[in-house]
Amino acid sequence: MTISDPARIATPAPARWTGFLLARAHLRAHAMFQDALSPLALTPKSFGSLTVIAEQGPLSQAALGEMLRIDRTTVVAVVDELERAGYVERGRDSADRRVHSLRATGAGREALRAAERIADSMQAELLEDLDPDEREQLHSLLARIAG
Amino acid sequence: MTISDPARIATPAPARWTGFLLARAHLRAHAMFQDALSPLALTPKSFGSLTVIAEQGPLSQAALGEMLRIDRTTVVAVVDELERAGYVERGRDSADRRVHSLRATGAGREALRAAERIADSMQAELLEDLDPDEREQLHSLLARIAG
DNA sequence: TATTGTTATACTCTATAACTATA
DNA sequence: TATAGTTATAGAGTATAACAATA
Repeated sequence: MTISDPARIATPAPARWTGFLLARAHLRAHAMFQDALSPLALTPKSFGSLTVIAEQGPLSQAALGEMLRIDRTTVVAVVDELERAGYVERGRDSADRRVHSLRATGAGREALRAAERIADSMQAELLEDLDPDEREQLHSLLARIAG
Repeated sequence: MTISDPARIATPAPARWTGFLLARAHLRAHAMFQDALSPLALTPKSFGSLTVIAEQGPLSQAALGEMLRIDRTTVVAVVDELERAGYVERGRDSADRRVHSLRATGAGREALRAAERIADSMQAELLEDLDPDEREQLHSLLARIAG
């Protein structure tokens, strides 16, 4: 076997480290979701933001950022994007006029439903080798180390 | 409860989606490893590269890139970094003179041992809430969805 | 013609600093 | 003084295209 033999390429990466397994699984999931959601003008990040705004809105940009661990300057860009697509509106909070109170529009809720259907089928593909118990175990374990 | 009430901030992100859980867990693990390895002039990526080179070297840059799913132009930068630190050497493959055959130096193997000790304690912190069976389950499940 | 490695370049993502308007 | 949001800017990280050397 020479150095450049293709047989060596299949050898798995350092599987002892949780971090590498997480990086690989995340890389794959992210690429799948990004491709699948692009027709709706959504990225994984803006999809997550739209989900939170639709389910928990109205809420401030600061609250959104803390929930999704997104820096407030990045939140501005994400909300700009969602607003440009017509999925989210920036309102004013009557109690605190500094705050932009975010809420999903009708089109935003429609896009979200479509995105969820796509995401469900992506997730089915991602988890195709796992039975329902294993899927639940994976979610539970990930939630416990997510911090 | 007002829009900007801090109590809302603790609410978890869309936990139904594997991708979000993976993103969170990966974000945390990456930050922990990056901080912990920086005194050794290693990043998570160069640590992974050094691991592969030490365990499977000598090997070509192309093989390293395919194993770690790193683009070949990025491999150049990572190997530059490891070579500058004195951890890796670029040799020539006598059978194919296009190939750079990578191997770890003595200093590289020493740094790798030190990095592994640090990574082990980071991993213990990352997985502190999981018992040994659960840690093994998590690794097994992640490996099966990593693609 | 195809592949290995390299460089130059551009693009995405994210964070830092400085600002405004409000509190 | 502190916070919400904004802008400008800079820094990672990564990918694309074009090239030289070799197969």
